[in-house]
Amino acid sequence: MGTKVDLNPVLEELDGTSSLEDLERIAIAIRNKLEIDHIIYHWVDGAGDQYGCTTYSGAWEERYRERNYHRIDPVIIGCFQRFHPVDWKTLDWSGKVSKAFLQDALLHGVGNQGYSIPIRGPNGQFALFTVNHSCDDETWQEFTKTYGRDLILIAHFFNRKALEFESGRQPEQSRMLSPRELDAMTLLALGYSRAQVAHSLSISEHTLRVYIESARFKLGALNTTHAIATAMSRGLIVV
Amino acid sequence: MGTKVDLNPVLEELDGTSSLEDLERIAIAIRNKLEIDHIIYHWVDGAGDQYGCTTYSGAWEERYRERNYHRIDPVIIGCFQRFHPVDWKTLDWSGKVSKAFLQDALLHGVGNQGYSIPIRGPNGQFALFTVNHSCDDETWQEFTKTYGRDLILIAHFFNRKALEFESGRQPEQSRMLSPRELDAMTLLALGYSRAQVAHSLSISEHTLRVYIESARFKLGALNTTHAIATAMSRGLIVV
DNA sequence: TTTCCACTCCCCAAAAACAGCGAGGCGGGT
DNA sequence: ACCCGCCTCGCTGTTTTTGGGGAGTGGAAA
Repeated sequence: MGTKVDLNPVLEELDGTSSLEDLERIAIAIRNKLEIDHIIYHWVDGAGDQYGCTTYSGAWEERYRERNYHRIDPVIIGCFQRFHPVDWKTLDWSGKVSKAFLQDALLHGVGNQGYSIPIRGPNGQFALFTVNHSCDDETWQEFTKTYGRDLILIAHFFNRKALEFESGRQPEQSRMLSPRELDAMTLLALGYSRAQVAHSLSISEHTLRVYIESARFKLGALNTTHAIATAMSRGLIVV
Repeated sequence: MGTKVDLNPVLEELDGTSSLEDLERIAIAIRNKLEIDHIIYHWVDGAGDQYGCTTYSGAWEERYRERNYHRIDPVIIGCFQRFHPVDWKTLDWSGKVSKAFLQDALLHGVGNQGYSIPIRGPNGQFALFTVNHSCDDETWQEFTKTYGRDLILIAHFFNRKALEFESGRQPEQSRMLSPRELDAMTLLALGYSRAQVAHSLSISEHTLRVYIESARFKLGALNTTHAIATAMSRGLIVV
């Protein structure tokens, strides 16, 4: 962690990577180059991790998944609402569960310092790229200041590759809702009742219902609320 | 556009910027440094542009807004579904409206070459950073290859600043839903009916209703769907 | 200690959503 | 020319959700 390491070769390599194993190998290479404890890229999802590549211990990974820590992890909660990279120190660690979680993490080999970069892709995809280390605050600040921009780029490339590799599982094309359907979804998400939406769009409520139904069908949603949630998480509508 | 220009000073300056005018000034500076025709950062929204800073002619900007081009612009449509930066050549310009739009753009001083970087922030925010020029394909490919990474970083910083400036409108405190309420919201967002949610949480449906009501109240939502949408856009629940 | 808040349960009538059946016009692409 | 998707409107009936009430526990904070 002394003088600044040139990470351009890593980016070159990342750019040409075409397999998941390569990605993990590169992650470890970066960790070693930067002389830090851990480096984590993981793709977050409501249900749990979809994909990730981490240098944490297997025990911690498993525990994290088992206990559904992604729902209370202050790093995820915090990053989800921000755009900038986030130093773990600036997060909200008050609260009983947060403290317990932190304790548990430290016990499982997670370093006390962390720097996480939120990354977002199409369809509401959300991922985190994190570097983690054990050291004092000053050293860490120096580190993040030095490598901040490189880390943004690395995060970007990691996510690019992850999306490439995982693109097979979502053949669902977005942008498949018609303009009227999008209007309907948007207004519903804003809290209007069907009658109000119909009035807003100057159409009959019956017509509106057709839109909602077809949108629900297209999105594979079970009910209106689900359709709204799906549309939002796919980034089709913005509220 | 000859030898590569060092853009680090620009990034430094961007980082310290604290006003909108600075941002526009920097945009022009970058354009001049790179010796290209145009540079555009704009924030896209369901309704229209919320904020932007461009070097296009005022006439084109106005025409774009007036005609609601953001709903048919192949650059926006295309970038919205991707993560990588996009060269305009790789977009789908077939289709009658697309061609007409392109014609119109060229007539208003837009260059034939473009390179757009999609950027996404919290709450479904979506922005585009674009560089535009008039030249042949080879020159352009050279340019994008040379400056690709710098452009990603610049795009990132532009968006960071834009979010900072525009953040005033959402000072709402989050994280005020109780665990049970979050559970309820999450399951509802996944499409379960109240009966199913109640069963999942092993509580009576009546109790569940209390949660939904109190969550709705806390979020200031008009109905359940609105509550889900609000909770999602605040990042309280992830689906 | 008292006061708050989260959690649990209950009733009821009205509104909304769901699920199914129709119809016709308009525009674009094969 | 045709088909397909989008937009618009109509009807009926069942199921679910909603928005008001009220009431009691336990734990945590003030």
